[in-house]
This record gives sequence, C-alpha cells and structure tokens, in this order.
Amino acid sequence: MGRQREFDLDEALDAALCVFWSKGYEGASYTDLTQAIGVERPALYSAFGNKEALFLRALERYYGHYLDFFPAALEQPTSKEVVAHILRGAADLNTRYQDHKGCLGIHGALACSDDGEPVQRALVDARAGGEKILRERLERAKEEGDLPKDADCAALAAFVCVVLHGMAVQAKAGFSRDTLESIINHTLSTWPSK
Amino acid sequence: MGRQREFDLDEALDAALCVFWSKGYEGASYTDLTQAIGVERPALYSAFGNKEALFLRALERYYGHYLDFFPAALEQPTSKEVVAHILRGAADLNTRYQDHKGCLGIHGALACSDDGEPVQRALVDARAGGEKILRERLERAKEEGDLPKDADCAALAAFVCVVLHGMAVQAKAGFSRDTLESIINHTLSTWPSK
DNA sequence: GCGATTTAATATCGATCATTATGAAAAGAG
DNA sequence: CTCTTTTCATAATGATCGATATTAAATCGC
Repeated sequence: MGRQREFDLDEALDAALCVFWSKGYEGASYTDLTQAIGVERPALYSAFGNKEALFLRALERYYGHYLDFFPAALEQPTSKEVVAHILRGAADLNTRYQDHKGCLGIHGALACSDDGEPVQRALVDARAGGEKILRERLERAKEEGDLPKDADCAALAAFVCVVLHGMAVQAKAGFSRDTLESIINHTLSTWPSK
Repeated sequence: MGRQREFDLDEALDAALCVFWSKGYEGASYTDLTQAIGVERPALYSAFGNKEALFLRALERYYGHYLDFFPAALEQPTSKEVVAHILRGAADLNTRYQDHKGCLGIHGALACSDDGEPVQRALVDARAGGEKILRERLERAKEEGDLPKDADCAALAAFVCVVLHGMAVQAKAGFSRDTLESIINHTLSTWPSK
C-alpha cells in the first residue's frame, strides 16, 4: 500500500553513477545528482540513504554492470588472453562515454578530504579485490604451465593493474582509444610465455 | 617599508603543497591549509592570492623541487637508463612521505567539480608537457641508434607515463616501494633495444 | 617622534554543502 | 468514504566553503 514511486530506482542509480564517474565522490554535489536524475532531494535520500550510501550502491552497480568484462576475461584459456581482454575491455570502457571518461574505481575518490576517507578506502579495497582475483588466475596459469615456473604472479598482477590505473588517468585526460591500444600492444608484447 | 612578514613564503608554500599532495585541490580546505602553515586566513590570501593561484604556485614548486629527478634523468646516456631513472625517481617520491603518498600531478585534481576544472586542466597540461619531453628524448635515442628504427616513440612515451600514473595510484593506495620496484623491473625488462 | 605603508588578527560575508522537518498528494485496505 | 501508509515538493536546518572588511600592530623614511 501507499503511494507508488514515480521514478525507476535502477535508472536513478545509473544516473547518479554517471555523475560520480565524471566528478568523483566529493566533486559531485547533491544538486548535481538530483538534477541528473530529475528528482527532488528528499526522494533520493529516502531511496538510497545519504551520499556515501548512494556512492557505495553506485560502485556496486559499476562493478556488476560496467566491469562485467573482468570476470568474463578470466575465463580465457591463456594468461596473455586474459590480460589482453582485461586491458582492452578497460580501454573500451574508459573511452566509451564522452561525458564520463576514465574509471570510477580510480578517480571516484583518489585524493579527498577527511570526510571522504571511508569511500576512498572502499575504492582501494575494491581494486585490491580485483588484483587478488587476477593474481590467483595467473597462479592457476603457472600451475597449468601457461606461465614460466619462476614467474612472479603477484608482480605481474600488480603490473597489469598499474597499466589499468594509468590508462584510466590518461583516458580522463582525453587520450584516444587508439593511443590506449598502442599502450596495450606494448604491454602485451612484454608478456612472459612458457 | 611597512611591517615585515612574520612567516617564510617558501615554507608556507611547501606546507600548502603537502596538504594539496595529500587531499587534492578540492579536498584541501582553506582551514586545512592555514592550520598546516600556522597562519591566519588573510595572510595566506595576501601572500598568494586565492586558492587556485596558491595551488598553481604549489604545482610550480612541485615540478621544480620534487620532480627534479625528471630533467636529470633525461641526461642519461641510453633511453633505458633514462626510463629507469624516471621510474625509480617517481617510485621513491611516491613512497617517501608517510602523510602524502603518490603524486600531486596525478591526484591533485583527477576528478572534481566544475569549479576545479581550471586546475584539472593545468595538471593535464603539465603531464602532457612531461610526456612530450620524454618523447623527444626517445626520438633522439632513435636517431642515435639507441632504439630500433621502427620504434614508436610516442607509444613508448605514453606507455612510460601510464606506468608512472598507475604507480602513483598504487602508491596512494599504500603499496610499498618494493612492490613498485618489482613493477619497474618488469617494465624495464620489456624495453626495446637496438 | 610623526606619517605612510604593509602585515596581523578578529570577525564576518554570502554561497553552497549535505541533510531533514513539514505538510500536501496519491494509493491501497477496510 | 475513511484510515493508514508511502512518496512528493517546498522550504529550511546548521555547518562549512572560499573570500574580505575592518582594525590594531609593526616597520620604514623623514
């Protein structure tokens, strides 16, 4: 019973996500968010809670909805193909939308005020989770003989993540998909093989 | 004539620089800045102008005072040594100070509100300047026969910058100097030679 | 010492921040 | 229709934002 909500929750969350993607957690004001969604302030509070809770929900959606190429990439047969799919998927995502380039997971809250630290930590943890999954996939590759016996999987995973994060910074600065592709090609040309 | 200033301009600028380094342009409030410097608000305004002017001065000092390893690295004899010095110098800087890790040039203003766009653009331009200088150094290396004739110097310079920016993100997240070193070693192991 | 000039300190400015109290409007239950 | 429940819209909350007006203190030339 009761009055029914006049806006779609998923659409609202996605609109908020795009604002955060563009301006970051602290750079996005509640006015920015409500205007992008087309909703009054209290409606957004009653739907998602405060700004921090809204961001965390948006981050959750980002991982499930935009970074979906990552779990898919892990199923590639070889470690090099895994990494290639991750890098190209990220480059696509980083340059796909004109008004929110780069990666929410990176510049959602890279440096911020003291108030933003919980969000900053959530992003750090989320990235660390992705790196851990990649490292485990690389270790499986080593067991399967796809990587040399002496390969340092932790270092390789960290290296791939460095390239990912660096590409996000470059994309945010306006670098083209083609430029990112040349970077990816060089990265892949260095990948160790059995 | 007139009353003499009771604080040192260089010390004040350096203190402000460190606050920006830690919290970014918009994450650092004027209260943060004046408290770190130990000065009242109007003194800071009369000394440097508004917050944007203060940040740009701090950025200028950052390039001249903390990124001084970059121009020095360019004088190394081979392109691989140039890149090695740049990467290790950046890794040192990114992990040297406990309370302001990473790189001001990256997370000074990666994503921000509309008001921060001039600063954001200044950082993008500054990074592009560094990349251009590196590219020109690599082109010189190609002419000198230090790099293969078919080397894509623009792509190589972009790649090095991606690693630099990615390391800054990782360092901000708390990664150790040792982890960065393993990333650097992998990066260098892939460097093309004549 | 006197007057001109610069800086220091207190106190405050309007604007914007995230957040919410309040009451009207809408929809189902009885 | 009436009652209860939920959402909607208007408006306002205290706090903090960057930026200053104002006045007192200090330092110079004279």
